[in-house]
Amino acid sequence: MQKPSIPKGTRDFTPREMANRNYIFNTIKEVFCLYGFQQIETPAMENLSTLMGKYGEEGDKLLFKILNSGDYLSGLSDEELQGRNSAKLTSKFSEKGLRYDLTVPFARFVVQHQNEITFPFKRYQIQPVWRADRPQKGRYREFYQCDVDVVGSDSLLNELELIQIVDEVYRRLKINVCLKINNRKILSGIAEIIGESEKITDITVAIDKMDKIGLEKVNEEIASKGISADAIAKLQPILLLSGTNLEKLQQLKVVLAASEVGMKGIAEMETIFGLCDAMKVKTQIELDLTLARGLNYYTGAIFEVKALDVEIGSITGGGRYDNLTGVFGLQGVSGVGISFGADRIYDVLNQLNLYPETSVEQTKILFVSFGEQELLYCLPWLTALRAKGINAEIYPEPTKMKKQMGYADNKRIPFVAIVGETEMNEGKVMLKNMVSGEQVLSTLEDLIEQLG
RNA sequence: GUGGUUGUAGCUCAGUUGGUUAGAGCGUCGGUUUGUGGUACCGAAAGUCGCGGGUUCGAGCCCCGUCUCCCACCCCA
Repeated sequence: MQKPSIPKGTRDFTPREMANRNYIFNTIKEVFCLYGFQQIETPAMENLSTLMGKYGEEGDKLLFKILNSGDYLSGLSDEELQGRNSAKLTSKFSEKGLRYDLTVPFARFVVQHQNEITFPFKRYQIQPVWRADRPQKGRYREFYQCDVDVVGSDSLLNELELIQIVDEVYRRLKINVCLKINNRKILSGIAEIIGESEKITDITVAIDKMDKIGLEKVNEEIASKGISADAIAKLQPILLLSGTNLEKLQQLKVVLAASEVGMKGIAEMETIFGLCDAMKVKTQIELDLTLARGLNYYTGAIFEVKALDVEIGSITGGGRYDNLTGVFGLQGVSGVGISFGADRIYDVLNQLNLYPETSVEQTKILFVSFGEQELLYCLPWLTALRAKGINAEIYPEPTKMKKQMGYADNKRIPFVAIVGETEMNEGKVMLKNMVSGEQVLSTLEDLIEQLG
């Protein structure tokens, strides 16, 4: 028989790995809750009409599409099949797809539930998303995103709080990070000043590659998109900005003086930097004009977080979108949000081995016994310990000690309660510390005190 | 979507110019030990050598195809 396997780009997680992953999810959740965000969930699959066209041309190709139930070819004529036009045929036999991110389904959710929602609406969502990408380092076809968004508020305090959340989450996870920040309005201003407003997407995609391919290649790429030499010349001082964040903004003010939208972006950034400063945000924050982010729905601040000690893509990203719900028919709702890439954070933590010694989920005590009588004797003890919130289990068969102790050892259970005739006669158990090897004849109260 | 790379036991890997019955370590299970795990010693189970075809008296090894893993590009978390 063929060995069973799982699809490309997906992973299984063992109990030990899940304990580590839950540590990440729990940490992120706790911080989200501290800031008043509430959890929602949406279905794994959405109608393709909801998903298509929201992620650009590339994004549409990366959507996993779900075949219609039943005879999905029944509605198709032979001519249509002969035409072999995949794009056209797909819409005929697939009307659902797996979600590509959490933001677009969230926008759909907001529009659909607009009359039940009190604005500003602060929600968080931790669920897997799927992309038909080719897997490689730090890239999976199924991965978890942890999204926090606020919709229905234009205030830049929301941007501040998201930055504080990033600050707090990575402080708790002990990952050193750099928060890169930019503003779509500044990018628009730049396009306006050099007279290529309609080419803004091409320009941002190109300058996003500054780090990777360097100034010269970026200029080549911009030129190849049909942008004039004159405009490229005007772009140069902007690509070469230097100094502190505020110094960069001062230089930009000179260049962008004639652009209303550009100046607005600069003002926003000044406010955000000022707030971060006042609130003593510790994470290193860097204004990075090469940060563009491919998603075209952003309209204001853009964020991206990179781990400093591990070579991996960005581990968190997000930004302000003024009209995400507009495509679903609800105008004038502004939102801002970020997404923590749980699977990349997991990879970072694995590489740096930053997990806490003990997991809250782990069993604290295992009861082992020598016979059927002893098994029954243990049951009330287990109930009592569990009532106190202590994770306790019993080895369900009175087999050899070696086997039972080995079980405790393998599960890294720190305490074992050994029960035989002697202990039963005294109404106690032999409590063994698996690390030190010490053992003490103990009462129930002793156990609760030791483990509680 | 483009290019490169990998595939032998549950895991990590050996395997001679093509030659009998494909090996090791770790892990698993059992025993040494019927009141004690993590150490030690002994033993066992476990492989269609990714899959399909070809060359050959003979293929884990050579050839073709295919799938897969990983990596880079594109794009992204």
